[in-house]
Amino acid sequence: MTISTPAIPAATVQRVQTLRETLREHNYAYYVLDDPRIPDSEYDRLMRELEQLEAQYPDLIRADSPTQRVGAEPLSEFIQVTHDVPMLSLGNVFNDEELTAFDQRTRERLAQTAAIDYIAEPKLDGLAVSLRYEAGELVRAATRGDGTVGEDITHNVRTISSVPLRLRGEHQPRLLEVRGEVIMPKAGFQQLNAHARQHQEKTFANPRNAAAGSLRQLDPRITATRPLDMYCYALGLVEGTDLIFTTHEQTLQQLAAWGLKINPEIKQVNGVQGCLDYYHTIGNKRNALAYDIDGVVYKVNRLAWQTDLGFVSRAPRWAIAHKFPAQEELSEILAVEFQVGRTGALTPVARLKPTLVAGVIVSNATLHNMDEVQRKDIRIGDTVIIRRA
DNA sequence: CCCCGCACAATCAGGTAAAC
DNA sequence: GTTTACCTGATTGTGCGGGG
Repeated sequence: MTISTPAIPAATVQRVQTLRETLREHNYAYYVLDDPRIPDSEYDRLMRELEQLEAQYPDLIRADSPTQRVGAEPLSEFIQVTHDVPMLSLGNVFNDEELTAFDQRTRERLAQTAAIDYIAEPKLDGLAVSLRYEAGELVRAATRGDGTVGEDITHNVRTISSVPLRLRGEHQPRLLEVRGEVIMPKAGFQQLNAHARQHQEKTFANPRNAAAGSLRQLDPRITATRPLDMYCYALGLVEGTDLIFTTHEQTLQQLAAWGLKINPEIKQVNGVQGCLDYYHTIGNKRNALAYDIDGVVYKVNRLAWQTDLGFVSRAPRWAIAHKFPAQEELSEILAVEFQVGRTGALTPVARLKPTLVAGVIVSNATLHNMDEVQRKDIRIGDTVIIRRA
């Protein structure tokens, strides 16, 4: 048997390689650094040239080529993946006192009387996603799921321009698992909904749900049209590197050096006062940010201390989310109905005048948590305050 | 010995997409 | 059109352990 392979001119191989490197650099500058270096038209021209060469010589196509972000065919189903390191959630605090108590507990456990350093970052309102790089190449992306088992959404995450298909820089590990948040910027969300309205299609309720829906598409060609972005904020697993990490700050800098997008608002702060200053600074900036956030997160900077503190249930003891106050709107009780649960339990539910609160239309509220005295005061037609984070 | 805070499991709400 | 599954976040009850 003979295998005939079309001869590929050495100059073409070289040109393809150069094009890929150039496109990767411009893609990185544009989407990760938000600092475009060339006009869009020039980028498009280089991309078209690469596409033509790859069409002419399919043997040259590689999965990490800049042309290969959208796969050819939709998936038939989502595959479940087990996370090597569980993806946890975070504890919450809602005011200065609770934050002070968290800091107190933390320092007591560490036997530290002096103020400790935290890394403070905006808490992005999106979906937690885990990326897996093997030998520098993106091989898998998965949703958080229940923290242990999530869904394989590699085909969709590959379409997010700020997610590198190949790592950059030195000291690349054999295996890297990195966590971050996929979000839809506010401007992109508005455009998407404006477009949907023009075509009499249904609109999304808020950017977070739009991002979640976009990542749950079986067809990556649809996801590719959605304005998604991803910021990385933590290391899940790293193997096969000579680097030693001692602080979270250092970890983030290394992730940035590998070409992953890190949120520019992330700062190191000292003690409770530093956390509170940061909280107020970000709170004032909130509307000006390109994306929705629902608070800030503080993480103990020293990794050895993180290890000492360990975990409780599904949350680390070395990090806490500081939530922004709930937003409030007025609504009206239209009716109260009984809901029959699976076990036969009856739950009273208030039907409310649909009201937009914090990006969600609330039309039902459970009354199971009210005592008898409170229930006696409920009347159809009552005006009520809906409070939502 | 009781109270309180904390950890933890379970359930629910609201939203989305896929499968039937 | 209905059902199912999934994501995130809030809220509940329960059990445990430390401090008064």
